[in-house]
Amino acid sequence: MVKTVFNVLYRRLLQYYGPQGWWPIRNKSKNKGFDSGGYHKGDYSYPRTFKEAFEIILGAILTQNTSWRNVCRSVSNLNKENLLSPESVLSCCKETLSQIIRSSGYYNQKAIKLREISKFLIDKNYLSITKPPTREELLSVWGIGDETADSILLYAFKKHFFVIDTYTKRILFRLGILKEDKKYQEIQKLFHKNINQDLAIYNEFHALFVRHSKEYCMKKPYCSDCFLKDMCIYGKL
DNA sequence: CGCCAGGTGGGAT
DNA sequence: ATCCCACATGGC
Repeated sequence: MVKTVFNVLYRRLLQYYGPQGWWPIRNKSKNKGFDSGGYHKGDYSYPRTFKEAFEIILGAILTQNTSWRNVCRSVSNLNKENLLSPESVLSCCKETLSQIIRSSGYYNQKAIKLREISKFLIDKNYLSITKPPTREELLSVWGIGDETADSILLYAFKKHFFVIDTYTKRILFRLGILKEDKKYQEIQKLFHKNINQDLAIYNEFHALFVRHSKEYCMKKPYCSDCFLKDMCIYGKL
């Protein structure tokens, strides 16, 4: 039963790694770089102001196919330049914006994406954490795909959308739960049907997949030391 | 040096 | 629908 496997998997990941404290956000008090924990502790780092939600939205776009480390600099730069609001992003010239987010890669495309989401939020008047856009509306914005939309809905607006990324697919495939060619919506449905409708679990489970993909289940995995090898079929073929 | 990183959109088939 | 590619920096 998939439900049982998910339950066991979640518990074991959480026990091994502990809470990941997503979404990571600038640590104001320390004023240096990023800190995955320590921000809104016990509240899974959910934003309390629209500015914080917008920071998450920007980060979700900037981290597309890009390491989080590279995104941190960009978001810090955006903060330094007072660009953590849709209005200020739009008022910034495109070339300047590109350079500010340079470290995230794809900076020309991403500068456009940041402007597009900013324009969307202003046009539709989605400028409060209690007034989220729909998934369909987000997907209609140029530069927002399935994963980014769900990241925004879950981590910025506390809506129940499970985030599927390449890591999630890879781990589930290696565990023998999924076939390789499953599509985003199908995988998401699998989670929605088989785990509790609990924000903390949606939040944490995805973050734990990312963590596990970095520690053990990378492209070239360290199966021999992996604490999940007893329930995994990968490498035993 | 090569490979990878919390994807997406566009164009050809 | 599905495959293929451009997009680009920084760490290891």
